[in-house]
Amino acid sequence: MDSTSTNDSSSTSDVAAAPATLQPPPPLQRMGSGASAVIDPSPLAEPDVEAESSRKLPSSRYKGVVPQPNGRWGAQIYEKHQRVWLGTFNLERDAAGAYDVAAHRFRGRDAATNFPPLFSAGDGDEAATHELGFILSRSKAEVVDMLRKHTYSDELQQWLRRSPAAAAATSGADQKAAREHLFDKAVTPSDVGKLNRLVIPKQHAEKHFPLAAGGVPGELVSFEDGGGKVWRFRYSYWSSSQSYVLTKGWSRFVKEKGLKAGDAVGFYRSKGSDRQLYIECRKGTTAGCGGGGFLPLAAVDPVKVVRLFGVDLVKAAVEGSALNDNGKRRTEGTEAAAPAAGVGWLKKQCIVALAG
DNA sequence: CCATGTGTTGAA
DNA sequence: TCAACACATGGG
Repeated sequence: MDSTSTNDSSSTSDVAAAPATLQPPPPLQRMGSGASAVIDPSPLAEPDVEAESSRKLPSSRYKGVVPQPNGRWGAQIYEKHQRVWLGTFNLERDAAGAYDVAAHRFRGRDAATNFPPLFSAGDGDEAATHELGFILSRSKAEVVDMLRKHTYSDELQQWLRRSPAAAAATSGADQKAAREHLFDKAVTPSDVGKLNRLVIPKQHAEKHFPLAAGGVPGELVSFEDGGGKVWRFRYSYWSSSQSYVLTKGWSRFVKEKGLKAGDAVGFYRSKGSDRQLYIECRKGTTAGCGGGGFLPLAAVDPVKVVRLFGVDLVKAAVEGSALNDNGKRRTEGTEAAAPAAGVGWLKKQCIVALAG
């Protein structure tokens, strides 16, 4: 695949974007702009210093995207004075999309991105908010790994399939009525220590978590976190200390969430008939919880269309699943002419380069 | 050999 | 923070 020859086949994962209707892609500039530019000289005009294999690499118009010597594109994001490499991509916009994903994971929903408003896609596009939920449900390292391996869109789809509730949970502030807040507790050093237990203030325990009347030794209680993950804790009463505690399973939660003394855990319960319990943690001031911050929960609703920065992933997945076994992975935005734009742009660049 | 991704620097 | 640029280097 010498630089340009890569027509269709390749197609790495894409995080493409082609919000043809909504957000017009960043304006191209290159030679089109000024028009006044003397470009397009006759054949014998001065030779364009940048032949195809020239030195000067074309800089990307996308944030976080850098050209690679081989004509491909790299994506990177900076954090704490250090670069985090997000991988290389055939298509410039794939790299741009990768950056966007990382930006959301590293800097939150308000991060400046290349393509979409993603989150704010209120009504029509809940898929975008679902995607944000997915991103936040993974650690930075996991997100980076998925991007580098070009498995992001696959993982996203899988996640959306098994966690529709979680996905819906990220819908936004419109349905917080779906659950009621029970109480919060600032965890103590011992709550996050090696004791593997969380003491639940008696007052709240007796009000919201009455132990089974029968006096079952220790019942297992399920809680769902902001990422849609279900946690089962053993809930019991320790007569020795006359306290209610969550034991088995608790240390795992502490570890995964990176919970530290002083952080708070909040408990909620669905207002619906399911009375599902929820748990989420909140950091004092530092980064968010390992499993994503707190997310308002909403009613479960089926995921019909899954779009990733403008590309219909579900459809793409179905159409591309056939060739998902060999080396190549991911699919291209088959259907619409979404990819056309990007590819066309790429070709144009090559043509321009060769023309000189 | 070559694509990748790091070292590094200057600009913003 | 960010990207341009050089190039070490490790996988094939």
